[in-house]
Amino acid sequence: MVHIPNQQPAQRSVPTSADVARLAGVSRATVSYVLNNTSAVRISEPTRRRVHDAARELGYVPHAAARSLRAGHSRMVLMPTSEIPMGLLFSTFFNELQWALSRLDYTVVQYASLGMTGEDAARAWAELRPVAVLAPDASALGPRGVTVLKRSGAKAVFTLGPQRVEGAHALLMDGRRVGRAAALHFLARGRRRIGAIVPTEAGLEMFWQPRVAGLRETVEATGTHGATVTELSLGYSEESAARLAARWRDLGVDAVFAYNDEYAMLLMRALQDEGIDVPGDTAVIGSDDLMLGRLLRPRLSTVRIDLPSGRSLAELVDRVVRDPGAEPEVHDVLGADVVHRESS
Amino acid sequence: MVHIPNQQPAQRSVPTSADVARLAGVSRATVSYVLNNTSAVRISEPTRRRVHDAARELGYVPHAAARSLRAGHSRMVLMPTSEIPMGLLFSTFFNELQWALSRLDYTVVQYASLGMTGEDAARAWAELRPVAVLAPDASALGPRGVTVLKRSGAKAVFTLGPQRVEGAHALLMDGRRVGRAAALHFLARGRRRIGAIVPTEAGLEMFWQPRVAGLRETVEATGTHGATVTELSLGYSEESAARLAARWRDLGVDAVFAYNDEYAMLLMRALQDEGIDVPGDTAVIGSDDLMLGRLLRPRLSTVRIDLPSGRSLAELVDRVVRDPGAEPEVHDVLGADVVHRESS
DNA sequence: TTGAAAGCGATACCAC
DNA sequence: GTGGTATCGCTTTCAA
Repeated sequence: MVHIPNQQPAQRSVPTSADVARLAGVSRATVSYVLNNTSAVRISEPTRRRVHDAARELGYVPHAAARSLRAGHSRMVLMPTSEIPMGLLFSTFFNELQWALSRLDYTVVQYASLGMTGEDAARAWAELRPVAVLAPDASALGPRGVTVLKRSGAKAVFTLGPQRVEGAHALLMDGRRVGRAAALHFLARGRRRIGAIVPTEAGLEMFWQPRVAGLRETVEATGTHGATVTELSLGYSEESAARLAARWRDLGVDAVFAYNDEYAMLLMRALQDEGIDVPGDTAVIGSDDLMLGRLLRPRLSTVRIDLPSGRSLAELVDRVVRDPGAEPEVHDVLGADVVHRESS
Repeated sequence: MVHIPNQQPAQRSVPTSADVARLAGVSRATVSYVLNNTSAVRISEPTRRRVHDAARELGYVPHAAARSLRAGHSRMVLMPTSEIPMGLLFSTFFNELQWALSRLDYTVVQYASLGMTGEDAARAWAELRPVAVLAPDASALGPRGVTVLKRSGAKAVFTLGPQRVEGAHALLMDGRRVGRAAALHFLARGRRRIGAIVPTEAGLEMFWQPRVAGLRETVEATGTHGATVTELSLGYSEESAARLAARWRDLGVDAVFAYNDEYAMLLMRALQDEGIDVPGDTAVIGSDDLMLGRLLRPRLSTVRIDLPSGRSLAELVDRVVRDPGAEPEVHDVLGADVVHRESS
C-alpha cells in the first residue's frame, strides 16, 4: 500500500532502537544495554546519557512483541472471558486476581473467544503464547485443549469453575455446596417441600445448575421423609415474580432457595405483595450475601460464598509457572455457609 | 541457562513452521501459503494435504507475536483498567464494548497498570503496540500520554469518562447531568434543602464528584431562593447509615440525592428505621435504576443513566482505526433522566 | 508450483 | 567499554 503523508506532517514511523542508536551515535547493542541496565556490562556515563537523551527525544518505547519473541517467553497470563455477565461476587474475585497477578509482574490479558469451543478456542489462545491460562470453564476446554496449550509453551493451565479437566490444575468452585448448605438449613428447621428458584436468563446455567444439584442431592441423601425439591423458573423482572407469586399457594412449597440474593429479593417482595407470610408460610434464602438483602424486612437469609483471596491464587499461579513439572493439583476453593437472618 | 529435560520426557520444544516444513518435506514459505490460504499463490492439493497433516501431527500453532512483528501492526485494542470496582452499569457497558470489538476481529486486552500515571502508564501501554487504546480516565493520561501512544503507532486513542484530553477522541460521560436531573426534579417539587450522599469508599471520586458538581451547579444556576446543597458522607454499611440517620433531623434536609441506588437504598432504610417519613419528611433519589430499587417501599426514585450500545462504540473505534487522520471528536454519550417512583 | 532469502525489532554472545 | 551479528518465528517478494 502506498502511503502518502498528508495531513499528518510529523507522521514519522515508530522509532526503533536502531533509530536511537543512530541518533546517539552508538550501536543498537549499546542502546539495549543502557536501556535495560544490563549489569553484566558497564557502559560509560557519557554514553548512557547520550542514549537516554536520544531515546527521550525520539519518544522511543521498546516493542514488547519483538522482545518476547527474542526472549522465547512472555509473562502473559490469559484469562478467557465468556459473554455471560457473572454476578458481583465473581467479577470482584476476578478483578482481585487480575490485580494480584499484575502485582507479580504478569501482564493479564482478558480475551473474548466468541463461541469457539474446546480445541479451537485453545488454539486461538495458544497463538498468544501465554505463560499461563486461567480458563473459567473446564468443560469447554477439554483435555485436548489443555494439551494444545501446553504444547504451545504454557507453563500453567488452570481451570476455575465447577468442573475440572485432565492435565490442568483446578480451582474447583463447587456450587453444589451452596445448595447443600441451604438444604441442610431448611431440613433442620423442619421444612420439607423445597422450591429452587432458577433464572430463565440464558447463560447462567453454569452457576445455578450445580447449586440446585447440591440441594437435590442433599435432600435425597438425608432421606428425610416427604422432602421434595421443585424447580421454579423466574425471570429477572417484577412481572415474572408476580406471576410466580400468583400461583404460589398451589405449589405447596414451604421453603425456597433462590439462585442468588437478587432473585430471592425479587421473589420475596412478590410473595409479600401476594399476602404470603415470609418466613411463616414460606421460608426464603438467597445466596451471595449481598448487602442489600439486609435492607428488606424480614432481612434476607443467605448462603455466604467464600472465595479465596486473589492474592493467594496469584501466588499459586506464580508457583506453578516457576515449577511447571509439578503434578496438577485440585484446589477446592469454594466455601459456603448459611447466614441466618429473618427470612428463613 | 542449561536445560536438562527431567520429569517431562515428551517436553519437545514448541513446534514452529520450520518443523512443519521439515516434516512435510516442503519449505517454510509453502507452509505459510497453505496455512494462511494465500490466494495469490496456488499450491497443489497433495502438498496442501501434506502440510495440513504435518501441522496437525505436530500440534502446530502460529506465533501471534512473530506474525504481527512481521506484519508491522496488530489488531489489539488496549483497555487499561483501574483497580476501583465500578458499578454494575459501567461494567456491563465495558463488557458489551469488549464483545462488540472482538466481533469486529479485534483482540481486546485489559491491562492493569498499577499506580502508574500519565506518561509512565502510556509508555507501558505503548510497548504492546496496540492499534487502539480506550482509556477510562483522561486526567491520568494527559496530552503527553496521548502523544506517546500515537508515536508508538496507535491509530485511535479514546478516553471514556467525565473528562477529555487534547489529541484524543472522547466518549464524554458527563456525570454532572445526573446531578442536574436530580436537582431539577427536587426543585420542581418544592424541595429546597438538598443533601448529596457521597461514598466514603476510596477511588469512587471519579464517579460521584461530577454528579455532585452537577447538582450544585444546577441549584445555583436556577437561583432558587433558599436552596442549598449539603454533602453527606456515607460508608457502605448499615452502621454508617444508622449513624447518619441518627443525626438526620438536625441536618434539616428535605431531599437527598444519593451517589447511586445502593447508597440510596441503604440510607432510605436507615431513615425509615429512625421514623423519618420518605418522601414526606425527606425525598430520596438514587441513580443507575437498579431493579432492586423497585422492591423497597416506597419504591425508589432514581436517575436512569443512558449509555450507548457497545456495538455502536465498537464501530466508532473501528472507523477511527481505519481513518486515523481524522480530527479527534468528542461524543457526548451519557444521558440522564429521572425515573419518578415513590420515594421523591 | 515451490524455494531461497530478506527483514520485522530487540537481545546477548563473542570479538575487539 | 563498545560494536558486529546471529537469532527468535513468521510473511512475502523475487527467482527458479
